[in-house]
Amino acid sequence: MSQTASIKDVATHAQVAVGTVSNVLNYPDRVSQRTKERVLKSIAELGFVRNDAARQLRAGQSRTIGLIVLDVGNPFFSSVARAAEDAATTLGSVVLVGDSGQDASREAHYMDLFQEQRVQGLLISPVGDVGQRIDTLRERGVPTVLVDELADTERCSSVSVDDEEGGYLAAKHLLDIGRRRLAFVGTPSIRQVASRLKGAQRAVGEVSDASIEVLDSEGQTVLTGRKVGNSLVERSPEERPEAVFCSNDLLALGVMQSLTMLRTVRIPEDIALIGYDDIDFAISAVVPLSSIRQPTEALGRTAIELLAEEQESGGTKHRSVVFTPELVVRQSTAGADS
Amino acid sequence: MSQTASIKDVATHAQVAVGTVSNVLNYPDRVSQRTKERVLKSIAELGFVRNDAARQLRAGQSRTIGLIVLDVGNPFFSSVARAAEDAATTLGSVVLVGDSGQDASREAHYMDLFQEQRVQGLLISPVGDVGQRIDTLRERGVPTVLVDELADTERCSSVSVDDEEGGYLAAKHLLDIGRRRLAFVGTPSIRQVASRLKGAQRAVGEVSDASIEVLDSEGQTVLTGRKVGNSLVERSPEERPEAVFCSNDLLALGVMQSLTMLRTVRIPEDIALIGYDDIDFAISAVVPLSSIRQPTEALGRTAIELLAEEQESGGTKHRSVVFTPELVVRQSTAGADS
DNA sequence: CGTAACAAATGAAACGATTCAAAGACGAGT
DNA sequence: ACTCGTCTTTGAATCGTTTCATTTGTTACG
Repeated sequence: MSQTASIKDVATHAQVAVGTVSNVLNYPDRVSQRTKERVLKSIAELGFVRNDAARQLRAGQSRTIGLIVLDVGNPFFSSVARAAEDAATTLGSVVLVGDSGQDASREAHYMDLFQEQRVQGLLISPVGDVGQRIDTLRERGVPTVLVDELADTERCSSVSVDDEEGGYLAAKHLLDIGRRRLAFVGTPSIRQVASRLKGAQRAVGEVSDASIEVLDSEGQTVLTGRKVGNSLVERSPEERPEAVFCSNDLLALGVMQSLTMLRTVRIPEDIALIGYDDIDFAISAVVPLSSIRQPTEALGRTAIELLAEEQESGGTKHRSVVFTPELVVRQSTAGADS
Repeated sequence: MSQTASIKDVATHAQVAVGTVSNVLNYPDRVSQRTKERVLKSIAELGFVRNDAARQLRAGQSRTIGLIVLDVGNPFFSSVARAAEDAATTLGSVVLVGDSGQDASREAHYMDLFQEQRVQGLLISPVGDVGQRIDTLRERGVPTVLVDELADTERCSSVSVDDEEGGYLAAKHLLDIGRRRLAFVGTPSIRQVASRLKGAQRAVGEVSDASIEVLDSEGQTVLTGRKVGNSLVERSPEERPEAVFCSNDLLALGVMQSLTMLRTVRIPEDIALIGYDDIDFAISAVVPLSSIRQPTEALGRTAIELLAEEQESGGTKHRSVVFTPELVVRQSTAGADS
């Protein structure tokens, strides 16, 4: 019995027709008690396990939902993913997670893969311009929900957080504690980051003598943050910004590592620092990190809900849910005047 | 064209036989240049995408590898997962990640699921006693590699890190900096944790006046760590341990949050603190956290390699690779005498 | 002109489940 | 005894690929 038994083997062993075995599995009420017992016994004896590929093939659809995120190592995304998985489980579906690593070709790779798998639907936090591909997917009956990015409602549903508002909140806060020369650290080529920057710039625009400098981090990890931090340390004190707003907490923690490593720059006295996402680790940073909190569980859960709505409507009705982020003040931006 | 085109549709459109289309896809050399072009053109025009379910069904096996981890939110596991994914990609396979959340029933759920998917193999960081099930899987031709847990080599392969040694290193270090009353925080019901504790106890046993107290954290997250930390803060100073060894960095960071929140306990002066895993965030903690580093990339990569070996040998040859952990000293255990 | 050798294309069978129209079993009612 | 209705069971058809034994087409050579 080194090979897996098929439904046919079970049927033979239990001396019934294959249809009956299938019924035991899918519509137990249709089968008489006696036969059911006999079939179940055979299933146990042969160690029969359904072949999902055959099931899917016949059904024409899988019970699988694809999720493509920018970086699973980022607690923001792993939290969203987890919430999505939980929500999917209650619907009897499974979530496959793909990590694009902010690389458009890896993103495309996973989209191809998920298409081959005939996923029920796709949740994606896009890197490149995926509008075209999403249209194609919709035509083929694969609904898509954008995650962490506002969608054109004509096209598909989305769950997102108001990034511009978040950026505004962060910069406003830095200005409120008296800082004027701000720096923004991030990769503005990513749309969320660009929006956060835009919001920050709006806040800066409201204060006459304030300015904001953009430092492209070329990445969104602790490591790339550290590089930016090093470049800040190398500057002469007059040239350093008074406050730094990082487009996510990983970057902020990296910057913080650099700044605190060399003892010359103090946080928040010399440079106030704020991140984005409010990951669990923000609070336990060297200097507890101020941040912009995003409702990750709600994002993941809602994404699945919207996908279900899409499926029910046959991909015709789209809805966009936008959450509002929240400022969390900690020591890294404790008022210089306080 | 709202429905997905099948290989048959392509064949009709290109005016060839289905077998030819299949050959274009799988054995391009067998097909003449002219037909190939015609078929490829049809594929593009119809937007044909292979149906993986049908492929698998025919092949009898998927190109999928299952990975079950204890907690994807834990950077240790997400790092291992990432390394495994990368290694699998070079072999043309995909990794499905399941999160057992240290729950045996969720673990069983994912094992069932992966079996239905007919995965090529299974990588698992087990919660419960899975020996039995692994035997069954092997009989059915699904090789298994234990991850982060030493396996009985008669049974299956494994990649792990010497947890007892790691525990010994951690406790030895605490003793070396002069601490005598130690506490261990973790959930000893998990085998890795139990081994780390055992190693720590061995180190303590080598010093006559040293002792170690075990605090069951009932979980391995930042949150549960914070609870334990609170209970420590409530103790009178004489009753508090002089050093705390947490079975992972998440717990340690949680403990650190509690201890530093209330300003009454200083790290490392009053309580020295060491974690385990050396996640990226350890270095950027309030007090940079000492830890035991595990080679996560090597774990993930080797797991895939061993799986490949198992497949080649038909599941007969097993091998266990054990890595050695490394002590990383940071400020949270900076010598009190220094 | 015949045929051997090789290349290219064909299409039926198989994978393992689900579905569904049809057949079978059984009892109740007349 | 016959019919009707209900409950169970049957087994062929189907999903979309891949495989492989055959057939068809082409070229080279005697």
